[in-house]
Amino acid sequence: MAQLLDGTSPETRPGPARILDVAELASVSVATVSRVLNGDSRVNHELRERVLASASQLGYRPNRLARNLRRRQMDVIGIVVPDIENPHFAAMVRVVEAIALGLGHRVLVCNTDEDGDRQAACLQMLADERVSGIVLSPSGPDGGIDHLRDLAIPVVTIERALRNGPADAVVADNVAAVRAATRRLIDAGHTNIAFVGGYSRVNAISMRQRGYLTAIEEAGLAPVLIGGQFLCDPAEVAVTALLRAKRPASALVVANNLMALGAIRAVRRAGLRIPGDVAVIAVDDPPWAELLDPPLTVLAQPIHAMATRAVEFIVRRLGGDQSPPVHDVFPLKLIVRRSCGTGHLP
Amino acid sequence: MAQLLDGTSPETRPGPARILDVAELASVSVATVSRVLNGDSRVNHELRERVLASASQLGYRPNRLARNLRRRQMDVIGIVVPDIENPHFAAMVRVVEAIALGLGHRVLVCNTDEDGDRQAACLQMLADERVSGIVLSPSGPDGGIDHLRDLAIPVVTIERALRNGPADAVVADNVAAVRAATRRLIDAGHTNIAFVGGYSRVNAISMRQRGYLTAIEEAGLAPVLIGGQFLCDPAEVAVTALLRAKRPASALVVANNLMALGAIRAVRRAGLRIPGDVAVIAVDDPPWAELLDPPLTVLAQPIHAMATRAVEFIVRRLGGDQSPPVHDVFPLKLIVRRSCGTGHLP
DNA sequence: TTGAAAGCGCTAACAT
DNA sequence: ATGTTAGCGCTTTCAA
Repeated sequence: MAQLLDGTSPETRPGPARILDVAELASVSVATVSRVLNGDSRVNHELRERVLASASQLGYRPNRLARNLRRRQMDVIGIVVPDIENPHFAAMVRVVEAIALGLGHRVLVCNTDEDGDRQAACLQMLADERVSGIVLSPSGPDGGIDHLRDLAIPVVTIERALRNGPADAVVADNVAAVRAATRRLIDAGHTNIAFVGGYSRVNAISMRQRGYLTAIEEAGLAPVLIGGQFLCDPAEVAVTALLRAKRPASALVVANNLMALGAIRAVRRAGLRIPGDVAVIAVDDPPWAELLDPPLTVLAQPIHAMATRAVEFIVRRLGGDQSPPVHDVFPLKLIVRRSCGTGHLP
Repeated sequence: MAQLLDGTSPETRPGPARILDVAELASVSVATVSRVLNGDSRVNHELRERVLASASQLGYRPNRLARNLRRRQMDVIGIVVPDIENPHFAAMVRVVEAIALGLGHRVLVCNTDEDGDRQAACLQMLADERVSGIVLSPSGPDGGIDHLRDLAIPVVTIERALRNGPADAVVADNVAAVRAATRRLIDAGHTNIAFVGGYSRVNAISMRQRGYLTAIEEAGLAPVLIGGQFLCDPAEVAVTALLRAKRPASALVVANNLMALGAIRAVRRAGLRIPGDVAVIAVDDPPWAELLDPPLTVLAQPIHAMATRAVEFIVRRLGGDQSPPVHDVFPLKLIVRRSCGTGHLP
């Protein structure tokens, strides 16, 4: 009798049609409408047709806000990255968005600026929103992960495993790759090789630093670590200072593409040439790497494959998989161009 | 008496604390808790303290899903861009995210791939989610805008004004800027200048094309329009074909940074030199433009200022402003580097 | 197979 | 100034 108690007819009622309006027009209950709309199979064919017709006649669109409350979940995947202007993370967001869309999910993006507090705030916010899952590219400490597990929100980290919050992780083999790249410079005769990175101990950059240090130590050389805050301009400043030192480096291992830009600019402005005066190898293979002069030798990350795998993990957990967290490791690929000055080596 | 009727004590109840739990612990009504949490001033100081203490003791976090339903709105700003991997749009998203965060809003990102149908789907989806506002960088026809106005969701377009759905717009002065840039090449003696762009008639690219055509026609030259689909690889293919033509162009006006990458690669692979064989001017000033060899002459868009203004429009409309839509025009800035071969001109 | 009805947790209109 | 209560629109038992 709800229909009759509702004094307003569908035509006069303002605003978007509700499920009740569809039910009335089709002369069925709201439960039946809901079943049809959610693909519940056990509903009479004729009723289904009536419901569908009414819904389309009214231009009915389910109110997701109500749906979310009832189901205690938004169909949204959160993605937390240090900086979406970094082409590396932009590619990640792109892949996650494309796949999420296919799963009927939206994507909420958060930038952390490599700030642990902001990361924690983002995670808290995404928890408050009851997102379905989170893809996290960690920067800073592992704040807030426990809270997410309490809410049964699956988290997958990309680029770095979490310490105290076991979660699936998709990581690149940074240590081995950077070690090999550094080794290559050493084999080419360089004895003063600097590493351009942040000073972070919490993300992929630190793994790259470890790879660099390993190679340097193995060769009995002295390490030179300089900052860069993961960004272009700070890296330029740091490299400029380095090049003015008494014994400037003859080779640079740069920990990401943004800092590579800054480092190269610094070398140019110092009037030095690449690779003649300074050899350069950088991590990340942005589209412009091969167009620089000289083309940049890089360690390319299979970012699309990694992001895809990350979403697969989320989907698996959403499907109820309770098995222990997995760490998937992807290899980096060395692409030798001219900036490292060792193109003639194997 | 609701407290007493609720048979479970706060300690035993599983899951996150609700507003009712806080109310019980503080011995006040849920309305008072809600008032405190929403900054309603007319609440007794002592009660406020009690509520705050209880909330913090329980680790209470408001359930946004319920809040959203009740308020019929998510505190979310949707941003619809053709391709977030394009540094231009990445910067836009970044700015919008930062400002939105300050306003207590989250950001939902959608890629359209320059596809009108996908854009319409994104808009519909954002409407379904009842986002607070939408920043749209249009590609394809203006599908779905009416619908958004029915729901009183403010929309601001960036880079292009909408035809049939009056909305605030933040646009760049593409026609004038590209016309001036083309004119520069003409004045330098070029008579065979090609425009590398898509064939779209619906977005900023078409305005740039118009600017090019205007300058070419004014000079009595023959226009050469080639495709590129706004992307790197297609542009490379198109430019490669162009350079193999009987009378290859001696100058290129490229409509965005992605296509510039492809165009430059094509010129290189054809064994030609910039600017000697082919002069190049491109729209957009990505960070790598000045590091190319030769550094790229560009038309830089004040993207940060534009994105900021876009959010300001949203905020203004959210504040109830009903005044007629505004179109704000931002000038593009010509940055002369060496790729255009006319550095000696004023 | 279908319908009635009970909430999901919050806000806000109304009552005190 | 504070409390009571009626929904927001939907999904999902439970009963028929």
